[in-house]
Amino acid sequence: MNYKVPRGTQDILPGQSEKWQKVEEIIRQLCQVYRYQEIRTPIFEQTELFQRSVGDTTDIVQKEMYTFKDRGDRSLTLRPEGTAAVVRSYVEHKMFGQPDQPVKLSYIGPMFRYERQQAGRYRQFVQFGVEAIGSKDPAIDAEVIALAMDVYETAGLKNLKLVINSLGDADVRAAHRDALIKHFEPHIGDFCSDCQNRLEKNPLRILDCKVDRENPLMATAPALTDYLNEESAAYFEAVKKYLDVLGITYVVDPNLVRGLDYYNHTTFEIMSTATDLGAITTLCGGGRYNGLVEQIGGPESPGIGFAMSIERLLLALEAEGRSLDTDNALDMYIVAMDDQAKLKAVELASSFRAKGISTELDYASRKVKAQMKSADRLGAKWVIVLGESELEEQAANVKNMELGSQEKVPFHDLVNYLTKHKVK
RNA sequence: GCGGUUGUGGCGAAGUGGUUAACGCACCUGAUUGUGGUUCAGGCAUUCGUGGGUUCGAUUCCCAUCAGUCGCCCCA
Repeated sequence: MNYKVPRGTQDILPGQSEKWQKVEEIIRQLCQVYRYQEIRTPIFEQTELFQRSVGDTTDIVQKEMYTFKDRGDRSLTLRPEGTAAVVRSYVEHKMFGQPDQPVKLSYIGPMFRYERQQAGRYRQFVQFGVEAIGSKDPAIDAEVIALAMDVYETAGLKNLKLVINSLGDADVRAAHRDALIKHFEPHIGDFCSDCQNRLEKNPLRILDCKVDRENPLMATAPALTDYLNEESAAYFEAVKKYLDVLGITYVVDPNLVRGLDYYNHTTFEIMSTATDLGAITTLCGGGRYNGLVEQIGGPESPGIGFAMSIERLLLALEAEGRSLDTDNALDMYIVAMDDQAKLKAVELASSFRAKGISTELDYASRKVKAQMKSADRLGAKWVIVLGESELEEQAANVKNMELGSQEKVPFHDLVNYLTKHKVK
Protein backbone atom coordinates (compact mmCIF):
# COMPACT_ATOMS: atom_id res chain seq x y z
CA MET A 1 0.00 0.00 0.00
CA ASN A 2 1.87 3.01 -1.25
CA TYR A 3 -0.83 5.60 -1.54
CA LYS A 4 -2.90 7.01 1.26
CA VAL A 5 -5.47 9.74 1.55
CA PRO A 6 -3.85 13.11 2.14
CA ARG A 7 -3.51 13.97 5.78
CA GLY A 8 -6.70 15.23 7.34
CA THR A 9 -8.93 13.87 4.59
CA GLN A 10 -10.98 10.72 4.58
CA ASP A 11 -12.74 8.29 2.32
CA ILE A 12 -16.39 7.83 3.10
CA LEU A 13 -17.03 4.19 2.41
CA PRO A 14 -20.19 2.15 1.90
CA GLY A 15 -21.73 1.67 5.30
CA GLN A 16 -20.94 5.27 6.15
CA SER A 17 -22.06 6.88 2.91
CA GLU A 18 -25.67 5.82 3.52
CA LYS A 19 -25.62 7.94 6.67
CA TRP A 20 -24.37 10.91 4.71
CA GLN A 21 -27.13 10.45 2.20
CA LYS A 22 -29.66 10.34 5.00
CA VAL A 23 -28.39 13.55 6.56
CA GLU A 24 -28.35 15.23 3.16
CA GLU A 25 -31.94 14.14 2.67
CA ILE A 26 -32.99 15.66 6.00
CA ILE A 27 -31.22 18.87 5.09
CA ARG A 28 -32.78 19.07 1.64
CA GLN A 29 -36.18 18.45 3.08
CA LEU A 30 -35.90 21.09 5.80
CA CYS A 31 -34.43 23.69 3.46
CA GLN A 32 -37.42 23.15 1.24
CA VAL A 33 -39.81 23.67 4.14
CA TYR A 34 -38.01 26.75 5.49
CA ARG A 35 -37.47 28.02 1.92
CA TYR A 36 -33.70 28.26 1.76
CA GLN A 37 -32.77 27.62 -1.84
CA GLU A 38 -29.53 25.92 -2.69
CA ILE A 39 -26.65 27.91 -4.10
CA ARG A 40 -23.53 26.24 -5.46
CA THR A 41 -20.42 28.33 -5.62
CA PRO A 42 -16.90 27.33 -6.71
CA ILE A 43 -14.69 25.43 -4.33
CA PHE A 44 -11.99 28.09 -4.66
CA GLU A 45 -12.12 31.86 -4.78
CA GLN A 46 -9.75 34.78 -5.02
CA THR A 47 -7.63 34.73 -1.90
CA GLU A 48 -8.41 38.34 -1.18
CA LEU A 49 -12.11 37.59 -0.72
CA PHE A 50 -11.37 35.52 2.36
CA GLN A 51 -8.68 37.83 3.68
CA ARG A 52 -11.02 40.79 3.57
CA SER A 53 -14.19 39.14 4.84
CA VAL A 54 -13.00 36.58 7.34
CA GLY A 55 -10.35 38.96 8.63
CA ASP A 56 -6.60 39.26 8.30
CA THR A 57 -5.89 38.60 11.93
CA THR A 58 -7.99 35.47 12.27
CA ASP A 59 -6.43 32.03 12.61
CA ILE A 60 -8.20 30.92 9.48
CA VAL A 61 -6.47 33.50 7.33
CA GLN A 62 -3.17 33.50 9.16
CA LYS A 63 -2.44 29.80 9.30
CA GLU A 64 -5.18 27.65 7.87
CA MET A 65 -5.77 28.58 4.25
CA TYR A 66 -4.94 26.39 1.29
CA THR A 67 -3.64 29.10 -1.00
CA PHE A 68 -2.03 28.56 -4.39
CA LYS A 69 -1.14 30.38 -7.56
CA ASP A 70 -2.70 29.27 -10.82
CA ARG A 71 -0.94 29.40 -14.17
CA GLY A 72 -2.12 32.94 -14.68
CA ASP A 73 -0.35 33.96 -11.47
CA ARG A 74 -3.64 34.57 -9.68
CA SER A 75 -3.75 33.83 -5.97
CA LEU A 76 -6.58 31.44 -5.24
CA THR A 77 -7.69 29.75 -2.02
CA LEU A 78 -9.71 26.63 -1.36
CA ARG A 79 -12.66 27.98 0.56
CA PRO A 80 -12.24 27.71 4.34
CA GLU A 81 -15.88 28.65 4.96
CA GLY A 82 -19.02 29.35 3.01
CA THR A 83 -20.33 32.79 3.87
CA ALA A 84 -17.79 34.87 1.97
CA ALA A 85 -18.51 33.14 -1.32
CA VAL A 86 -22.28 33.32 -0.89
CA VAL A 87 -22.09 37.03 -0.13
CA ARG A 88 -19.80 37.50 -3.13
CA SER A 89 -22.36 35.77 -5.29
CA TYR A 90 -25.19 37.82 -3.80
CA VAL A 91 -23.38 40.98 -4.79
CA GLU A 92 -22.08 39.72 -8.14
CA HIS A 93 -25.53 38.63 -9.29
CA LYS A 94 -27.20 41.69 -7.79
CA MET A 95 -29.57 39.62 -5.71
CA PHE A 96 -30.13 42.72 -3.60
CA GLY A 97 -32.38 43.79 -6.46
CA GLN A 98 -34.74 40.88 -6.08
CA PRO A 99 -38.20 41.82 -4.87
CA ASP A 100 -38.29 39.49 -1.88
CA GLN A 101 -35.69 40.24 0.73
CA PRO A 102 -34.08 38.62 2.55
CA VAL A 103 -32.71 36.26 -0.05
CA LYS A 104 -32.52 32.92 1.69
CA LEU A 105 -29.78 30.59 0.49
CA SER A 106 -28.32 27.29 1.59
CA TYR A 107 -25.24 25.36 0.61
CA ILE A 108 -23.55 22.09 1.40
CA GLY A 109 -20.09 21.12 0.34
CA PRO A 110 -16.45 20.62 1.26
CA MET A 111 -14.43 23.30 3.06
CA PHE A 112 -10.68 23.27 3.56
CA ARG A 113 -8.51 24.30 6.47
CA TYR A 114 -4.89 23.39 7.01
CA GLU A 115 -5.01 21.99 10.52
CA ARG A 116 -3.69 19.06 12.50
CA GLN A 117 -6.30 16.38 12.50
CA GLN A 118 -8.05 15.23 15.63
CA ALA A 119 -11.48 13.93 16.48
CA GLY A 120 -14.05 15.96 14.56
CA ARG A 121 -11.50 18.14 12.85
CA TYR A 122 -10.33 17.62 9.31
CA ARG A 123 -8.51 19.41 6.55
CA GLN A 124 -11.37 18.71 4.22
CA PHE A 125 -14.76 18.66 5.85
CA VAL A 126 -18.31 19.22 4.73
CA GLN A 127 -20.36 22.13 5.90
CA PHE A 128 -24.03 22.71 5.51
CA GLY A 129 -24.93 26.34 5.97
CA VAL A 130 -27.58 28.93 5.26
CA GLU A 131 -27.50 32.67 4.74
CA ALA A 132 -30.42 35.08 4.92
CA ILE A 133 -29.25 38.31 3.34
CA GLY A 134 -31.14 41.57 3.14
CA SER A 135 -33.03 41.80 6.40
CA LYS A 136 -32.35 42.96 9.92
CA ASP A 137 -35.55 41.62 11.36
CA PRO A 138 -34.82 39.77 14.61
CA ALA A 139 -37.38 37.18 13.52
CA ILE A 140 -35.04 35.99 10.78
CA ASP A 141 -32.28 35.48 13.36
CA ALA A 142 -34.63 33.21 15.23
CA GLU A 143 -35.65 31.39 12.06
CA VAL A 144 -32.06 30.65 11.14
CA ILE A 145 -31.39 29.27 14.60
CA ALA A 146 -34.60 27.26 14.50
CA LEU A 147 -33.57 25.65 11.22
CA ALA A 148 -30.23 24.59 12.62
CA MET A 149 -31.89 23.08 15.68
CA ASP A 150 -34.44 21.37 13.49
CA VAL A 151 -31.74 19.63 11.48
CA TYR A 152 -30.20 18.17 14.62
CA GLU A 153 -33.49 17.18 16.16
CA THR A 154 -34.71 15.54 12.98
CA ALA A 155 -31.47 13.61 12.79
CA GLY A 156 -32.24 12.34 16.28
CA LEU A 157 -29.84 14.26 18.50
CA LYS A 158 -31.02 14.95 22.05
CA ASN A 159 -28.09 16.28 24.02
CA LEU A 160 -27.94 19.75 22.57
CA LYS A 161 -27.20 23.13 24.01
CA LEU A 162 -27.86 26.38 22.23
CA VAL A 163 -25.70 29.26 23.37
CA ILE A 164 -26.40 32.79 22.19
CA ASN A 165 -24.88 36.19 22.68
CA SER A 166 -24.89 39.64 21.20
CA LEU A 167 -21.71 41.34 20.16
CA GLY A 168 -23.57 44.57 19.47
CA ASP A 169 -22.76 46.66 16.45
CA ALA A 170 -19.30 47.55 15.24
CA ASP A 171 -19.01 50.53 17.60
CA VAL A 172 -19.97 48.46 20.60
CA ARG A 173 -17.46 45.80 19.66
CA ALA A 174 -14.66 48.28 19.22
CA ALA A 175 -15.38 50.12 22.46
CA HIS A 176 -15.53 46.94 24.47
CA ARG A 177 -12.37 45.64 22.89
CA ASP A 178 -10.51 48.79 23.86
CA ALA A 179 -11.84 48.56 27.39
CA LEU A 180 -10.69 44.95 27.68
CA ILE A 181 -7.21 45.73 26.46
CA LYS A 182 -6.99 48.63 28.87
CA HIS A 183 -8.16 46.36 31.68
CA PHE A 184 -5.78 43.47 31.09
CA GLU A 185 -2.74 45.09 29.56
CA PRO A 186 -1.04 46.36 32.75
CA HIS A 187 -1.10 42.87 34.28
CA ILE A 188 -0.94 40.69 31.19
CA GLY A 189 2.36 39.28 32.46
CA ASP A 190 0.41 37.36 35.10
CA PHE A 191 -1.54 35.49 32.43
CA CYS A 192 -0.75 32.39 30.43
CA SER A 193 1.05 32.72 27.13
CA ASP A 194 -2.14 32.00 25.23
CA CYS A 195 -3.84 34.94 26.87
CA GLN A 196 -0.88 37.16 26.13
CA ASN A 197 -1.40 36.33 22.48
CA ARG A 198 -5.13 36.89 22.77
CA LEU A 199 -4.72 40.40 24.11
CA GLU A 200 -4.21 41.97 20.71
CA LYS A 201 -5.88 39.37 18.53
CA ASN A 202 -9.09 38.72 20.37
CA PRO A 203 -9.16 40.00 23.95
CA LEU A 204 -12.71 38.74 24.47
CA ARG A 205 -11.29 35.25 24.32
CA ILE A 206 -9.29 35.86 27.49
CA LEU A 207 -12.52 35.76 29.49
CA ASP A 208 -12.94 32.18 28.35
CA CYS A 209 -9.50 30.99 29.43
CA LYS A 210 -9.45 27.84 31.54
CA VAL A 211 -5.97 28.41 32.86
CA ASP A 212 -6.45 31.89 34.25
CA ARG A 213 -9.99 31.38 35.46
CA GLU A 214 -9.09 32.31 39.05
CA ASN A 215 -7.29 35.52 38.24
CA PRO A 216 -9.05 38.39 40.09
CA LEU A 217 -8.99 40.54 36.96
CA MET A 218 -11.46 38.15 35.39
CA ALA A 219 -14.31 39.06 37.68
CA THR A 220 -13.77 42.77 37.31
CA ALA A 221 -13.35 42.73 33.54
CA PRO A 222 -15.69 44.97 31.56
CA ALA A 223 -18.72 42.98 30.39
CA LEU A 224 -19.84 43.29 26.81
CA THR A 225 -23.42 43.49 28.01
CA ASP A 226 -22.66 46.82 29.70
CA TYR A 227 -21.41 48.22 26.44
CA LEU A 228 -24.43 47.33 24.36
CA ASN A 229 -26.13 50.46 23.14
CA GLU A 230 -29.87 50.76 23.34
CA GLU A 231 -30.50 49.61 19.79
CA SER A 232 -28.30 46.55 20.11
CA ALA A 233 -29.81 45.57 23.41
CA ALA A 234 -33.34 45.93 22.05
CA TYR A 235 -32.45 43.83 19.03
CA PHE A 236 -31.05 41.08 21.22
CA GLU A 237 -34.14 41.13 23.42
CA ALA A 238 -36.32 40.76 20.36
CA VAL A 239 -34.37 37.77 19.11
CA LYS A 240 -34.77 36.08 22.46
CA LYS A 241 -38.49 36.77 22.46
CA TYR A 242 -38.85 35.08 19.10
CA LEU A 243 -36.85 32.11 20.30
CA ASP A 244 -39.20 31.85 23.27
CA VAL A 245 -42.18 31.84 20.95
CA LEU A 246 -40.57 29.06 18.95
CA GLY A 247 -40.09 27.07 22.13
CA ILE A 248 -36.34 26.95 21.67
CA THR A 249 -34.38 26.90 24.88
CA TYR A 250 -31.08 28.72 24.98
CA VAL A 251 -28.38 29.88 27.30
CA VAL A 252 -27.00 33.39 27.08
CA ASP A 253 -23.23 33.35 27.33
CA PRO A 254 -21.72 36.85 27.35
CA ASN A 255 -18.33 35.31 26.67
CA LEU A 256 -19.37 33.54 23.51
CA VAL A 257 -16.89 34.71 20.92
CA ARG A 258 -16.84 33.75 17.31
CA GLY A 259 -13.58 33.56 15.47
CA LEU A 260 -14.40 35.49 12.33
CA ASP A 261 -14.18 39.25 12.04
CA TYR A 262 -17.44 39.84 10.24
CA TYR A 263 -19.78 38.91 13.09
CA ASN A 264 -21.83 41.42 15.04
CA HIS A 265 -25.09 41.45 16.97
CA THR A 266 -26.51 37.95 17.30
CA THR A 267 -24.01 35.11 17.55
CA PHE A 268 -24.77 31.56 18.47
CA GLU A 269 -23.31 28.12 18.80
CA ILE A 270 -24.96 24.75 19.09
CA MET A 271 -22.99 22.31 21.15
CA SER A 272 -23.34 18.66 21.91
CA THR A 273 -23.39 17.82 25.59
CA ALA A 274 -22.82 14.14 24.88
CA THR A 275 -19.86 12.84 26.79
CA ASP A 276 -17.57 10.63 24.77
CA LEU A 277 -17.30 13.19 22.01
CA GLY A 278 -13.69 14.02 22.65
CA ALA A 279 -12.57 17.61 22.86
CA ILE A 280 -14.93 18.82 20.18
CA THR A 281 -18.33 20.01 21.30
CA THR A 282 -19.28 22.73 18.85
CA LEU A 283 -21.49 21.35 16.13
CA CYS A 284 -22.67 24.57 14.58
CA GLY A 285 -21.71 28.21 14.68
CA GLY A 286 -23.31 31.26 13.24
CA GLY A 287 -24.23 34.85 13.60
CA ARG A 288 -25.17 38.13 12.07
CA TYR A 289 -22.86 39.97 9.70
CA ASN A 290 -24.31 43.40 9.03
CA GLY A 291 -21.84 45.34 6.95
CA LEU A 292 -20.24 42.40 5.17
CA VAL A 293 -22.17 42.91 1.95
CA GLU A 294 -21.06 46.56 1.79
CA GLN A 295 -17.51 45.51 2.46
CA ILE A 296 -17.64 43.19 -0.51
CA GLY A 297 -19.03 45.89 -2.74
CA GLY A 298 -22.79 45.68 -2.45
CA PRO A 299 -25.39 48.03 -0.99
CA GLU A 300 -26.32 47.91 2.68
CA SER A 301 -27.73 44.39 3.14
CA PRO A 302 -27.64 42.97 6.63
CA GLY A 303 -27.26 39.21 6.84
CA ILE A 304 -27.23 36.24 9.16
CA GLY A 305 -26.29 32.61 8.74
CA PHE A 306 -24.75 29.53 10.24
CA ALA A 307 -22.52 26.65 9.25
CA MET A 308 -22.48 23.14 10.58
CA SER A 309 -20.14 20.24 9.97
CA ILE A 310 -21.74 17.04 8.77
CA GLU A 311 -18.82 15.08 10.20
CA ARG A 312 -19.53 16.44 13.66
CA LEU A 313 -23.23 15.81 13.37
CA LEU A 314 -22.47 12.17 12.61
CA LEU A 315 -19.93 11.99 15.44
CA ALA A 316 -22.45 13.43 17.87
CA LEU A 317 -25.02 10.87 16.82
CA GLU A 318 -22.50 8.14 17.43
CA ALA A 319 -21.55 9.60 20.79
CA GLU A 320 -25.21 9.50 21.78
CA GLY A 321 -25.44 5.93 20.56
CA ARG A 322 -28.06 6.76 17.98
CA SER A 323 -28.26 5.61 14.41
CA LEU A 324 -30.07 7.02 11.42
CA ASP A 325 -32.44 4.60 9.75
CA THR A 326 -30.93 4.03 6.40
CA ASP A 327 -32.69 1.86 3.91
CA ASN A 328 -30.26 -0.39 2.15
CA ALA A 329 -32.25 -3.59 2.01
CA LEU A 330 -31.76 -6.11 -0.76
CA ASP A 331 -34.97 -7.49 -2.23
CA MET A 332 -33.83 -10.32 -4.46
CA TYR A 333 -30.80 -12.51 -4.97
CA ILE A 334 -30.79 -14.72 -8.05
CA VAL A 335 -28.74 -17.90 -7.86
CA ALA A 336 -27.63 -19.24 -11.24
CA MET A 337 -26.33 -22.81 -11.54
CA ASP A 338 -24.81 -22.78 -14.99
CA ASP A 339 -24.21 -20.58 -18.01
CA GLN A 340 -27.70 -21.10 -19.42
CA ALA A 341 -29.26 -20.16 -16.11
CA LYS A 342 -26.97 -17.15 -15.85
CA LEU A 343 -28.39 -15.79 -19.09
CA LYS A 344 -31.88 -16.02 -17.65
CA ALA A 345 -30.73 -14.58 -14.34
CA VAL A 346 -29.35 -11.48 -16.03
CA GLU A 347 -32.56 -11.08 -18.01
CA LEU A 348 -34.77 -11.45 -14.94
CA ALA A 349 -32.60 -9.12 -12.86
CA SER A 350 -33.08 -6.43 -15.43
CA SER A 351 -36.88 -6.82 -15.36
CA PHE A 352 -36.90 -6.73 -11.54
CA ARG A 353 -34.73 -3.64 -11.34
CA ALA A 354 -36.93 -1.87 -13.85
CA LYS A 355 -39.71 -2.17 -11.28
CA GLY A 356 -37.62 -0.91 -8.42
CA ILE A 357 -36.87 -4.33 -6.96
CA SER A 358 -33.24 -4.29 -5.87
CA THR A 359 -31.55 -7.37 -7.24
CA GLU A 360 -28.13 -8.94 -6.85
CA LEU A 361 -26.37 -11.75 -8.70
CA ASP A 362 -23.26 -13.86 -8.31
CA TYR A 363 -20.38 -12.76 -10.50
CA ALA A 364 -17.82 -15.22 -9.20
CA SER A 365 -19.24 -18.48 -10.58
CA ARG A 366 -19.55 -19.95 -7.14
CA LYS A 367 -21.43 -23.03 -6.06
CA VAL A 368 -25.09 -22.83 -5.16
CA LYS A 369 -24.29 -23.08 -1.51
CA ALA A 370 -21.84 -20.20 -1.65
CA GLN A 371 -24.34 -18.08 -3.54
CA MET A 372 -26.99 -18.84 -0.92
CA LYS A 373 -24.56 -17.79 1.74
CA SER A 374 -24.04 -14.49 -0.02
CA ALA A 375 -27.77 -13.96 -0.27
CA ASP A 376 -28.06 -14.55 3.45
CA ARG A 377 -25.15 -12.28 4.26
CA LEU A 378 -26.58 -9.50 2.12
CA GLY A 379 -29.90 -9.80 3.87
CA ALA A 380 -31.85 -10.65 0.73
CA LYS A 381 -35.56 -10.85 1.27
CA TRP A 382 -36.04 -13.40 -1.50
CA VAL A 383 -33.92 -15.85 -3.45
CA ILE A 384 -34.64 -17.73 -6.62
CA VAL A 385 -32.44 -20.58 -7.80
CA LEU A 386 -32.18 -21.03 -11.55
CA GLY A 387 -31.11 -24.41 -12.98
CA GLU A 388 -32.07 -26.84 -15.69
CA SER A 389 -35.47 -27.72 -14.31
CA GLU A 390 -36.50 -24.10 -13.87
CA LEU A 391 -35.59 -23.29 -17.44
CA GLU A 392 -37.57 -26.30 -18.58
CA GLU A 393 -40.64 -25.34 -16.55
CA GLN A 394 -40.24 -21.60 -17.14
CA ALA A 395 -40.93 -21.12 -13.45
CA ALA A 396 -38.92 -20.68 -10.29
CA ASN A 397 -39.37 -21.16 -6.57
CA VAL A 398 -39.36 -17.82 -4.82
CA LYS A 399 -37.81 -18.45 -1.45
CA ASN A 400 -38.64 -16.15 1.42
CA MET A 401 -35.38 -16.07 3.34
CA GLU A 402 -36.88 -15.04 6.61
CA LEU A 403 -39.54 -17.75 6.69
CA GLY A 404 -37.66 -20.35 4.69
CA SER A 405 -40.78 -20.98 2.64
CA GLN A 406 -40.97 -21.29 -1.14
CA GLU A 407 -43.62 -20.64 -3.71
CA LYS A 408 -43.49 -21.64 -7.36
CA VAL A 409 -44.07 -18.71 -9.73
CA PRO A 410 -43.93 -18.74 -13.54
CA PHE A 411 -41.21 -16.50 -14.97
CA HIS A 412 -43.73 -14.20 -16.64
CA ASP A 413 -45.50 -13.64 -13.31
CA LEU A 414 -42.39 -12.99 -11.23
CA VAL A 415 -42.36 -9.21 -11.49
CA ASN A 416 -46.00 -9.04 -10.55
CA TYR A 417 -45.59 -11.41 -7.66
CA LEU A 418 -42.61 -9.56 -6.23
CA THR A 419 -44.18 -6.14 -6.64
CA LYS A 420 -47.28 -7.30 -4.84
CA HIS A 421 -45.31 -8.78 -1.93
CA LYS A 422 -42.70 -6.06 -1.65
CA VAL A 423 -44.49 -4.15 1.11
CA LYS A 424 -42.83 -5.11 4.33
C1' G B 1 2.98 25.22 15.03
C1' C B 2 3.57 22.25 19.92
C1' G B 3 2.85 17.71 23.05
C1' G B 4 1.17 12.44 24.27
C1' U B 5 0.43 7.66 22.11
C1' U B 6 0.33 3.73 18.45
C1' G B 7 1.99 1.07 13.77
C1' U B 8 2.13 -7.48 13.19
C1' G B 9 -2.86 -11.11 7.53
C1' G B 10 -9.30 -8.12 5.16
C1' C B 11 -10.47 -7.00 10.68
C1' G B 12 -9.29 -7.76 16.03
C1' A B 13 -5.09 -9.29 18.58
C1' A B 14 -0.57 -12.48 20.99
C1' G B 15 4.55 -12.90 20.68
C1' U B 16 10.11 -13.75 20.95
C1' G B 17 17.54 -11.54 19.77
C1' G B 18 17.66 -17.48 16.44
C1' U B 19 14.90 -23.43 12.65
C1' U B 20 7.67 -23.49 9.82
C1' A B 21 5.16 -15.59 13.39
C1' A B 22 0.01 -17.98 18.13
C1' C B 23 -5.21 -17.35 18.37
C1' G B 24 -10.20 -15.29 17.22
C1' C B 25 -13.48 -13.22 13.43
C1' A B 26 -14.23 -12.93 8.29
C1' C B 27 -13.44 -15.34 3.61
C1' C B 28 -12.70 -19.76 0.16
C1' U B 29 -13.02 -25.26 -0.62
C1' G B 30 -14.97 -29.98 0.85
C1' A B 31 -18.20 -33.38 3.96
C1' U B 32 -23.83 -32.45 1.33
C1' U B 33 -23.05 -33.36 -8.44
C1' G B 34 -29.29 -28.15 -6.96
C1' U B 35 -30.71 -24.21 -1.72
C1' G B 36 -28.53 -19.75 3.70
C1' G B 37 -27.91 -18.79 9.05
C1' U B 38 -25.36 -24.93 12.86
C1' U B 39 -21.24 -28.57 12.88
C1' C B 40 -16.60 -30.84 11.24
C1' A B 41 -12.01 -30.99 8.10
C1' G B 42 -8.71 -28.22 5.15
C1' G B 43 -6.91 -23.53 2.92
C1' C B 44 -5.63 -18.28 3.45
C1' A B 45 1.06 -13.15 5.98
C1' U B 46 8.08 -14.95 0.66
C1' U B 47 6.47 -11.46 6.62
C1' C B 48 5.83 -7.91 11.41
C1' G B 49 4.77 0.97 8.56
C1' U B 50 9.49 2.70 5.77
C1' G B 51 14.86 3.55 5.69
C1' G B 52 19.39 2.94 8.15
C1' G B 53 22.48 1.00 12.25
C1' U B 54 24.13 -2.79 16.11
C1' U B 55 24.63 -8.28 15.68
C1' C B 56 26.89 -14.50 13.22
C1' G B 57 21.43 -13.55 13.16
C1' A B 58 16.17 -8.63 14.33
C1' U B 59 9.42 -8.47 13.75
C1' U B 60 11.93 -8.21 18.58
C1' C B 61 17.59 -3.49 20.51
C1' C B 62 19.10 1.78 18.71
C1' C B 63 18.37 6.08 15.39
C1' A B 64 15.71 8.52 11.75
C1' U B 65 11.40 8.99 8.96
C1' C B 66 6.36 8.40 7.51
C1' A B 67 1.44 7.48 8.86
C1' G B 68 -2.71 6.83 12.18
C1' U B 69 -4.80 8.58 16.70
C1' C B 70 -5.62 11.86 20.88
C1' G B 71 -4.82 16.64 23.15
C1' C B 72 -3.21 22.21 23.12
C1' C B 73 -4.13 26.68 20.07
C1' C B 74 -8.36 27.67 17.11
C1' C B 75 -12.60 26.16 15.04
C1' A B 76 -17.20 23.31 12.03
